[in-house]
Amino acid sequence: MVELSRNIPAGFEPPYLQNLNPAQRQAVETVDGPVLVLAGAGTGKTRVLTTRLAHILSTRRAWPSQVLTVTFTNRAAREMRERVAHLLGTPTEGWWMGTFHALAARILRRHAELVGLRSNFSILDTDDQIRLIKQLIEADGIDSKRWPAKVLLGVIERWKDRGLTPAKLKPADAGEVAQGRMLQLYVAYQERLRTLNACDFGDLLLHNLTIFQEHAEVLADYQDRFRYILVDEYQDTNVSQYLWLRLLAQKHRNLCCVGDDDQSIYSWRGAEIGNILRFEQDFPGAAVIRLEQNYRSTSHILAAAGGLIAHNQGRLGKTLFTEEQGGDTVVVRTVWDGEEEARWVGDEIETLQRQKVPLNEVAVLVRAGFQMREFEERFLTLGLPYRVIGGPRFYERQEIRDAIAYFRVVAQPDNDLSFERIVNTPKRGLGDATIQLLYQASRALGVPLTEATLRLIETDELKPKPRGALRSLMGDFQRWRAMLETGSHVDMARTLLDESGYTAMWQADKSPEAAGRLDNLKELINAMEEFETLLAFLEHVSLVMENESGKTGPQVTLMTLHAAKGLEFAHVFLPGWEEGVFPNQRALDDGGIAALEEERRLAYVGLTRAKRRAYVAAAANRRIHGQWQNALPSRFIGELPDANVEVTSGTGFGNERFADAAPTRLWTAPAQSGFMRRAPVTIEGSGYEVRERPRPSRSFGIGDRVFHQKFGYGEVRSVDSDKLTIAFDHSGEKRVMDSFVVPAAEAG
DNA sequence: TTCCTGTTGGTTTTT
DNA sequence: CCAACAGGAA
Repeated sequence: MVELSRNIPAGFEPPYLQNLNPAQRQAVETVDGPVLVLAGAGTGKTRVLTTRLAHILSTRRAWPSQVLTVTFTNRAAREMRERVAHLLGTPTEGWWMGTFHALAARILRRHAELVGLRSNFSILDTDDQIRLIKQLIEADGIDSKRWPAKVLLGVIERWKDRGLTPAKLKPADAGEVAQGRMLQLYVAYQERLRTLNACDFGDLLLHNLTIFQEHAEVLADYQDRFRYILVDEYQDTNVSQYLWLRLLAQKHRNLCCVGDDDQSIYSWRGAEIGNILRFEQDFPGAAVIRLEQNYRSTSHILAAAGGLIAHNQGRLGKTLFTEEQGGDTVVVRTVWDGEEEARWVGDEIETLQRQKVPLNEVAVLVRAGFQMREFEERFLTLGLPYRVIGGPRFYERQEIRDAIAYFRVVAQPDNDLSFERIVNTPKRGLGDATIQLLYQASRALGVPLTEATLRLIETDELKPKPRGALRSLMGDFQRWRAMLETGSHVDMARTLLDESGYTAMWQADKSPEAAGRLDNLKELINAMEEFETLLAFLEHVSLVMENESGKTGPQVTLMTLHAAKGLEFAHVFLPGWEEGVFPNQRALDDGGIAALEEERRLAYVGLTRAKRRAYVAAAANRRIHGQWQNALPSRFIGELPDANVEVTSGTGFGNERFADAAPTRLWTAPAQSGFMRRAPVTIEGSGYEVRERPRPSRSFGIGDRVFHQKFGYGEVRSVDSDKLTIAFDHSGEKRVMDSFVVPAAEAG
């Protein structure tokens, strides 16, 4: 432990510096000026960050209040706090250490009025955002079929990720999106947020930028304050986060960013890998330090991952090494179909279990959620305990959001979105017509919905039934508010859920999840106890509340590759390494070579999660969207160096190394490969060309007798370009692709 | 207003 | 195949 007050005499080596390797040590001790630490997977980056912070503080270069430490996830922030507290033996409360969003929110609360908000503004969740956009789409007469709210919200979010306020955009920037009215929509959205005294996640950063740009004195204050800035996972920053850091670091220029360009996998969420690639240009004179000694994986795993990632062009370049030689080669297994894949994984895990490997050291990492079902089913039949990471987060669950919405209306009566959410939940016989009326009144009077409702129930505008329901609801809210004055917010919350009929609603629900929902509500109430006030709790919920499953017995972890970043397991299974699945065809279609490289980074992340063994699998056949498709092994399999893999084969697959096939071989799909349906993509310079599968030249007409592998004989009922509706003799009517059937005469 | 049925489309989601 | 949603009937 290090004492903050200790003066370190020259030549004295503080204990926290011992046990660092030379690169780590350099990263810790290069405190002044811009520093980029390129930290490969498993090279001790968190250790470097925490030690560096400890070093800055214990050498008295800055007070804790003068250091800004930024992470992406709450998990990382918490881990950092814990480790620093442990290292220094000091509590870290009040330090500027947290996620980009939490820190930006903290700053924004202090200066909210500068962007037209009050300091108690609320932070919208995705669901609120969608509902808000839907209202605007409807008001604007935009075709909501062609332009779904989710898509348009995505456009706004990407703009915000890039630091673009409406003022910085021209109508043409959105092209044809939303019938050319995208920018208008953005303006309306921001206006609406302001009247709601609310902002979304993107705004937390964006409003910070606006404040810094328009109020030099505010910016100067923070620039003075933050003598040292430490940033984790820099490869995942978006443009607005980059701008935020750059502004804050401008005065002291002591910005240290830690990251790994090879693990940048969130570009689709606005992360800008260019931030890390351009660091040296952005911050001239920057020191670049590479952490390349890996303490996690065996040499085979590292070499396999290294060989794979070497196929990427746009990278800064690192070569990981380990002192731990030997270990097992990466197992590549080709299997017949998804079921066999799950069976194989299950069997291997049982073997590990017999070898006394604890199950929480085992993970199955998939590219996409739909791949999980097969494994769950298999684990269930085997009785293998497992957990799925990445379902809806705790505060995203319907019942939690409903409850929170109730609390919000109590605490912030002008929160229209929350009010709208619960006004008819549980059902109170208030439909669209009534809600519309409330909105009309609210707009006409220029007051929030609750206020408008209060006034409307005194008139005859409403039919008696809705009027009575609303009157009683408003009375309830007044009573709950009064409770908050006199009693604890926890008691109020309990009473509210009870009296509103919300608990009763789920008790009456006979669906299997209802019981879990009631448990979640109890958990929510428990969580409230740790907060002094309802408002403090609400802030916690919107920014940091996490999915605590509670029970942590030894279980296999099942999750997406994205969710696995930053984690490690002794044994890692990587199923579904097939062209189309991984790399994902859709990503390739709309992202080209850049997307392919990101998919490859994802594969790299997957492999480097493994400490002892990595198992890759590819299935020749897979049922996707109910259709059987056959697939080729992922090109990533071919990119693993021969020396570090061992290919085995299950039933129905030859033992050949698909990897060795020429590119054309990889790309010449058997007649029925379904992965090639989308528009052709040419990946420049790679020699790869994805061709549309040649259509069978025959066409079918209504009344034709046909044969289908799976459904047997049938008669064509209708034709819709390449899709046929066929009345099968034994399977009923189905829609199938024309390429999956042959004329009945040719069958057999 | 609610409930049911047919249609549609289905990658990843740190905050 | 199956979940989400829109649009029509009770």
